[in-house]
Amino acid sequence: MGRAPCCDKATVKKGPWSPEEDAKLKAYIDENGTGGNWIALPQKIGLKRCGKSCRLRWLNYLRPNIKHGDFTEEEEHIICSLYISIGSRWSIIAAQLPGRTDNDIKNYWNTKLKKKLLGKRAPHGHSLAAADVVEAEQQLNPSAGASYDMPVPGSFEERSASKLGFGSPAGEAAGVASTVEMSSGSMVGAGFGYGHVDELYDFLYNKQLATAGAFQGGVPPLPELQCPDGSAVVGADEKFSTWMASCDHYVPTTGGQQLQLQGGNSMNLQDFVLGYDQ
DNA sequence: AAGTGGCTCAACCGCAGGCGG
DNA sequence: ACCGCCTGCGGTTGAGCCACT
Repeated sequence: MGRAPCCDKATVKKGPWSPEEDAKLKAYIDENGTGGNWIALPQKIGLKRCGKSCRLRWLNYLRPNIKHGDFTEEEEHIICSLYISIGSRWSIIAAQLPGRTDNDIKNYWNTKLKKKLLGKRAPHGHSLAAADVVEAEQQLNPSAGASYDMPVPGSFEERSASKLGFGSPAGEAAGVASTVEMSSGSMVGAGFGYGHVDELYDFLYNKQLATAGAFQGGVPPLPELQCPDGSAVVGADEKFSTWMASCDHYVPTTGGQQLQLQGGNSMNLQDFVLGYDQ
């Protein structure tokens, strides 16, 4: 026998929320809180919605202090840094970006940042990316075509999970600990058996780091932000801020050390990784 | 102006883990 | 120890929008 459904699908409304539904939900929670029971909440308010749907609507849209719209460069930097370190732990990443929801970050990553990181958009003013993509493709998979503009199979996050030991419950706890010791530099390497495009990314990333001697050491290791049980360590916010500041030493946000690219062009590492033209 | 394809993002789905009985 | 309920999370979907032809 399968799992019992969380709600009666025949009577539950699905799809976009109406302003009236939003108002009902918001008014009730503002006054009474969630009561710790999302499943019972829709009946109390008289909404024909699944409890999970109410929770999602509240967390992603109605909750106070939610930020919508464009992400700042700083936010992009944080997302990229954390994704490289811990993979698709959107809730953890969202915890570092006040006002942003995991869903927002996930969407932003999937629709924009991933494309930037995977080199869909060549950095401005040099031909390195295209040439390297062909070279990487040939080196990693000689029988494959050289097209780089392809769907991402498997997942970068599976690769991260594999590297971090997240494949099993026991490995999960160990993985959280090992996460914090992993620098961007240590991300590159072989022998983990992850997907083709992920290897391609690593190859390109490694090549860029090698091109820029100043960045040879990568960014500093991310400090421990999580306990093995997944809760935040004491002072996690402060540790993270300190780490971000130390990253700026290696990855200047403005000016500072520049990557020397083929053809004499230069740009800083963050801009290269994020694909900024300027 | 109409058709088409790509992109965005809100919402859904299913799974895993926590917790209380 | 086991079971069932609930919550939280990450992956996926699809409607609507927009740019291009």
